[in-house]
Amino acid sequence: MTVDTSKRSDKKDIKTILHQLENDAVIGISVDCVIFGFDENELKVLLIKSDLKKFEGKWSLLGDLVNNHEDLDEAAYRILKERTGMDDVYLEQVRSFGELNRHPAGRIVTIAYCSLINIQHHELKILDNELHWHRVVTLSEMAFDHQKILDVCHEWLQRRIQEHPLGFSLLPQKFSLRELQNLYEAILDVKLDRRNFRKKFFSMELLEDINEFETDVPHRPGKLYRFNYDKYQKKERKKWFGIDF
Amino acid sequence: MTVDTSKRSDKKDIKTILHQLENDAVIGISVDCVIFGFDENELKVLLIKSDLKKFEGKWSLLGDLVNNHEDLDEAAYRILKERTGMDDVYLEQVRSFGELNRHPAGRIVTIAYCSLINIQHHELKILDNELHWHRVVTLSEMAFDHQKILDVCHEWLQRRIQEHPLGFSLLPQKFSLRELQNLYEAILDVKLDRRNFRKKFFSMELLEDINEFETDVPHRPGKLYRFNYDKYQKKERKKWFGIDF
DNA sequence: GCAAAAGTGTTGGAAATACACCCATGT
DNA sequence: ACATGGGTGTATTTCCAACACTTTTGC
Repeated sequence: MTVDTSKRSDKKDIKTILHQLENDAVIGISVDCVIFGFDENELKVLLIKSDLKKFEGKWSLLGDLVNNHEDLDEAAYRILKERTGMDDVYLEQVRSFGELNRHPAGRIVTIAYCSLINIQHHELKILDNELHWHRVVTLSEMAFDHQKILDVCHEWLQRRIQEHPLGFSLLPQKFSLRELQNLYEAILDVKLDRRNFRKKFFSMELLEDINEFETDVPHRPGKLYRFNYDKYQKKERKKWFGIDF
Repeated sequence: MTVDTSKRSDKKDIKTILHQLENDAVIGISVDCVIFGFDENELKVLLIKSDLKKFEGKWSLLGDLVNNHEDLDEAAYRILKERTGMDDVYLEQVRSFGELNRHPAGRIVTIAYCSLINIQHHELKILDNELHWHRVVTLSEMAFDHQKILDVCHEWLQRRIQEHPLGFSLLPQKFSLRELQNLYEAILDVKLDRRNFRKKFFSMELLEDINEFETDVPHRPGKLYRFNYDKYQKKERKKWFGIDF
């Protein structure tokens, strides 16, 4: 059980590494998916009720062990596919969590992935599961360290939607500016000025006016837009943002 | 070897998980440290020559397997301690890399940590090791997927020093504004206006003028400053940065 | 015609940028 | 005295924030 950890792994021969893997370094790896959706002007997350006695009645993220023949990303996509039936969704690794006693079955390090999907398009696939879209803001007391993971992913999302066009994955392909603003306001928990918000997005010139309008609204219908991913891809990224802390 | 992956891990009982861990999910976890330093106005990274035949002559990051009784962060700190003798350095997890064939000894997922240290203060400890500070810009062809890991960490650093006061960890406690600017220019690969750079940092009011001056410089000595971490800690973080992508 | 949200411009202040000269020190 | 980098101020521009009224539709 004792291993000479003063040696660099790179200096060990492969046999030594294998031996260590079988003894001192038996750790499971799981992936936990934080699947965000947006509905009724609120940020939602897809959860399941935990069955483990220890966490009875608590909510849990969607996770599974990573098999040794699959990539980490693959594992995340597999889980998403199993839950929502979709495989063309936004998915990104956020970070890993490896506290010693985070899992009752033993030492399991988990890698958190964040996924953004449009709830409307995926509703059918998850109806007969024991899955629930849960409001993010009113959540607490989850199973494992999942509350912590969710918090980290939520902060990650808040940061991320300001610098990358992720938000659109949470909306239908065609959306109104009001919907887009509601999304930002909900995720960031801020109030924004409508005119400045519009100005901002129009000046980016990444929204395509498709000359369609909302229907079935009890007021003047808003214009619908589509996000132009191609144009966005072609923009060059700046590496200088300005020092500010 | 076949496992019913359609079941959620949360729905499996603990015995099933353990069984799976012993068979289908045997994956090693390692930590790789990207240890950055700053010297001669250049960003450096601490590397070792790989001994594995497969990677003969190539450079490798400092990594080791994570033992099952240690936290991920602990493992990273252990490696740092072993290499540099320091344990009060800046260290942060960046992300994990889990491609199937990234390691010749089998399936090993690695978690990359970024560390920033002041080369001068740590020089003695690493003299008699087979370690080398290597310029980041001229590096290529590393062992494993370490080039990729380094690239990701470098980008992470570029982003990070603009929004958090990490950079100071790369400098002596007392530094001149010129040194600070050189640091930013080297890491970001940009040219900055000296006056505006000063204005920026002075307006943050986080630099303490300690009324000392450079010595042994062949020109007018510059004032030395210290970064005031306490004051920084007390500042409240903003969550709204402005949409821009 | 009324309720409800869509759509639209201007202005003032703050911050970022661009830019050039004198100063202190070592040799 | 001279070479080297330290130190400083101002004018311009750009970006962000604040703010109110008219328009269109459904009921």
